[in-house]
Amino acid sequence: MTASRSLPRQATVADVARRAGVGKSTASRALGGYGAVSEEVRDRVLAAAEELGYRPNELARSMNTGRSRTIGVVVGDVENPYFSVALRGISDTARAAGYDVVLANTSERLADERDAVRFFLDKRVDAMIVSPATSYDTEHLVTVLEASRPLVLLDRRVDSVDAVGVRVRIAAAAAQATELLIGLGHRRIAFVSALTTDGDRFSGLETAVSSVSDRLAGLVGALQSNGIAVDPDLIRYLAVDEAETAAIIDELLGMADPPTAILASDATVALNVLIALRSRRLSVPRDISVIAFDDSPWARISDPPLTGITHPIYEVGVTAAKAALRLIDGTSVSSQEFDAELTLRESHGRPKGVKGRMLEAGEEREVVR
Amino acid sequence: MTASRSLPRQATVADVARRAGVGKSTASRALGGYGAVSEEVRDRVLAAAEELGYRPNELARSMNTGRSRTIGVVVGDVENPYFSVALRGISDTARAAGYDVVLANTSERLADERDAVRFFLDKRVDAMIVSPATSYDTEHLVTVLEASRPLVLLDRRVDSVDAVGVRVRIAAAAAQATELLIGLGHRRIAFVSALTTDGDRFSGLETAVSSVSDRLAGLVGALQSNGIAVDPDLIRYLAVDEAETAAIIDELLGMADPPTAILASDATVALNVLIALRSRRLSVPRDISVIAFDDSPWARISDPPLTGITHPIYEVGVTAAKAALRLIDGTSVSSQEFDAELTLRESHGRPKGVKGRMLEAGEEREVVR
DNA sequence: TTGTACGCGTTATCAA
DNA sequence: TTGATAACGCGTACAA
Repeated sequence: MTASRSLPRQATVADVARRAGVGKSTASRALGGYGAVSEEVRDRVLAAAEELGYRPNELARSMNTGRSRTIGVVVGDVENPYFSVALRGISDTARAAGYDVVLANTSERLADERDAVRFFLDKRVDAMIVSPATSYDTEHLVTVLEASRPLVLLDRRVDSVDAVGVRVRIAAAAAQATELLIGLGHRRIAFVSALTTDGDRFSGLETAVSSVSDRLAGLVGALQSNGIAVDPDLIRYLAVDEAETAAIIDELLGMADPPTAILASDATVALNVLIALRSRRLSVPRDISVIAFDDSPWARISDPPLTGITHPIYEVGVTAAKAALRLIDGTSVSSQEFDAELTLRESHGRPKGVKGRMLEAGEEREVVR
Repeated sequence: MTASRSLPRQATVADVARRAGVGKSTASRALGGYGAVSEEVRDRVLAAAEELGYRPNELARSMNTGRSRTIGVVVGDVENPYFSVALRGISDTARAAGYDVVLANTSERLADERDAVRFFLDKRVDAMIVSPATSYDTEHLVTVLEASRPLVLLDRRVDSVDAVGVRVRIAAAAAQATELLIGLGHRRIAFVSALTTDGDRFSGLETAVSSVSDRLAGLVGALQSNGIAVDPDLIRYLAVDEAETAAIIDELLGMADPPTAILASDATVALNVLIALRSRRLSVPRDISVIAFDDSPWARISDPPLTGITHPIYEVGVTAAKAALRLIDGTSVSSQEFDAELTLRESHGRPKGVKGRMLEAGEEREVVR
């Protein structure tokens, strides 16, 4: 029994053919179920395959079909529920079509993204779905297109690359959320994001990530159309973790004219914002309002329940995967956008010092529409 | 410019060799950096490769090395934070070692798990990390071992399969949580799980998933050592979503002798339990206590902050990936277990009607230790 | 309907 | 150090 090291070598088509007493290609056809094979021979081949425990070598198969039945997915971080839900949508859809999903986490680092894309290309994935860390540096994405491999952009736009995108129309909802706050009397509204790509520079309102830019555009648009000045100091990035977020909150609260409301770019940021506020003994929404530009299952049982924007992320994932699959099949596909909608809960209220009783949820809804 | 359809065909080693004026194998060595190649020839080859934009075809490479530099991961659901965090750990570790991660979601369905395992085997992944949906039906896992491919069991034990496992010692923490409740005066403690594998039958305290069995073992052990009877009706499965969980909660609350505390098997179940209790206007922990056998970022800002068991899941993922990588290298590896620890927050208290003031967190901790 | 022979792009063998 | 040649396991013209 020293055979453990001498692997019993997987049976190949040749083995099956020999055993069934037919030619290699005949066996291949019978197994693949594609050519023309007589009933009797087919049975014989299948039986032989069964006996030998034959399993096709997908690697070899891929090599001369040129198709690996694999879709590469490149995202910032699966740990982020936003991505993990989208990934689930992608994975479900891909698998239903017989495709595997290869995953790469970039931590939103361009270098990692480039490596991942290159590696996936080398591995001959049939298509790639990527949520680019930046819309500025996109040579590696062009590479994908040049290799004539389908590319689907997930959740984020990239201007210079002509690829299909699946996104959420977040700007309108962001504006709606801002209008809600303005209607309640807020004038100093902060925006906190985990964005790291731009470093700490504030370049107009254009950031490297379109989904963040869109949120900002909604916010700024609503402010401007209400004649409220946009204060760059209220727009904060780099809220990557609890400590950084807490520091940002401290800075905001320490301002001469501090914000009365905070818009969190995503659910994770919102969570860290709530933690920071709580540890500073601030009550939401009495002392300060918080709205997330993202929704999360826990938003319903947080203290207070969190008002936020609900994205159909699973659907976005499904649609991205479908787009990739269609592109693989050579069908043309156009970009697609989903609507996001504001879900009212209890984390928003009138700014401190502004008179008026707390509005009921029903009334608030009227204010918004 | 009708050349868009005539793909410029990726340059191959042969192309590079020709351009550099050397033999194919020499070029291959220079590119792979393994054989013996003269300084001058190497430079020439590398330059040629650069000019042609040569990229290795990993598929072809894999085919005769037999190694695909890919690790297959099979879990129930990436959408579940527990898995997505573990996956992140796996992914980070794998990528650092130059490996890709292929993902399969089984929705805890055995059939899907079998398919995934088979498919991964066919694709010649170098190792597999799987969190099996059931410990009863494990032929497909044996297949992996028989194909002499490294297999690492994630978070769950499987008795009949001799594979390396990376797990959390959850039983002790579960017992600790139960003791905490008993110490507070609880006698009727319910257990709610999302487990579906066993259907709705209650087979002793052994379930198909070891991580659930372990939780139950901790619970039951603590009950018994305190002379408290174990009521099978208090042990519930199939809390797969909000509706099912709500139905279970209704059943529990409708009992003649309803539970005064609920142990939720994981964070998602806990969330649904909290939602159900809230919509029934029950206050936690005044009306009923809730403890999760799992922790979550939102547990700190939920209403009330949720007492639960904290697992080092990211570490579990990292360790599982390291184990897989070592097994690939032929190094022997033994199973590993991590400790889980009870994190006290505010969702537990004395049962209704039991006298005594609310204990401070510090005091509770003393009760537990 | 069946079988032969070749190609996919790479690494491995082995003689020169 | 080098290069021709043989695998790897499969699909697929093409001929029989």
